[in-house]
Amino acid sequence: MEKLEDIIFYTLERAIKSYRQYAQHNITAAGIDITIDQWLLLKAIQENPGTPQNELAKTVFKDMASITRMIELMVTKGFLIRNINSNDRRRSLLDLTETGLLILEVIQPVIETNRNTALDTLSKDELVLLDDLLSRITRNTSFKAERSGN
Amino acid sequence: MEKLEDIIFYTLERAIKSYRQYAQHNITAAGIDITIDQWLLLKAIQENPGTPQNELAKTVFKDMASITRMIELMVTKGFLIRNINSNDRRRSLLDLTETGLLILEVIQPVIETNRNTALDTLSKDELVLLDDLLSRITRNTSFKAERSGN
DNA sequence: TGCATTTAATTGACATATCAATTATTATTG
DNA sequence: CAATAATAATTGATATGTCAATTAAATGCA
Repeated sequence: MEKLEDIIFYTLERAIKSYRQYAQHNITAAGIDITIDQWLLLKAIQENPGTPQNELAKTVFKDMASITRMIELMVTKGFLIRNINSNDRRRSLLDLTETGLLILEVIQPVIETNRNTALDTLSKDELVLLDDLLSRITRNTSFKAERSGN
Repeated sequence: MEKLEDIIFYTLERAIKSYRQYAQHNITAAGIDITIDQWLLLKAIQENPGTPQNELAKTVFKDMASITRMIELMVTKGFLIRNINSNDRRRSLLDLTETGLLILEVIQPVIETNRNTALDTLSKDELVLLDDLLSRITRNTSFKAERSGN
């Protein structure tokens, strides 16, 4: 815990946790009853209609078990409707309800404000660089030809 | 989900998740029965003897409830011993067991290899920059004079 | 000293992460 | 076509994250 190389992952964890807390706080304060993770999944479903859950899992960097439970929750909350895909009865067909669509609308400005605040003072160039550095870490730590599921 | 500003937090999440999975995989593969979170907390206890749990929570970016449960677990696992601080009976006194110390020793090379792999091709300058960018995000999203606990 | 306040830690409830096992359905192939 | 393999999703178990409520002890103050 002395040299920079040793703490860069703490800095990473700290940044993401700080952002998440901040963002969630503002969402809740705006009277919107949704978690950031639920929002992300809901948005992914909206943007990729008909996508099976295993694809959604990859899109939002989660595993299938989490997706199943989150969808369940959002069906209960009235954000989603789940039907069975008649072409492949193993799959489900997910659609946003009116409520789900409305939530996405009202949350959008909050999300944008959160991002702008979080990234305030970071220039376009710096964002490009940050994206590149993080992507390299991802590449360096991605499992290749292993049967490890992900 | 189009512009860079919109996806930087996905890149962030992806990097941290990728690293965590990779690191945990290697630890488990080395036959070491500890999670990354437990390791971090164990190390924090070792490096800050006598520190109360609320301080530990800040150090490892977690909340007190998580710390309580993780300590409980590590006591059960035989990594830690918990005693009551006689100066202030609300606090506990945490000490690593022989097993706890041994774990930290055997895990150290694995941790270092993980970091080196993850940060491969990132120069010293880039690490400094990454640290700076992430710290700025943290600053931008840190709650100031609010009574929000953290 | 006595009571209210603060503080440290725990506990409960629920959301999410991860892994393993299971179920239902579809695809393969002998 | 029947047995087997592969795939999509669910479920169970356990770890962690977050918030709220509670407990126990210490502190402040009248």
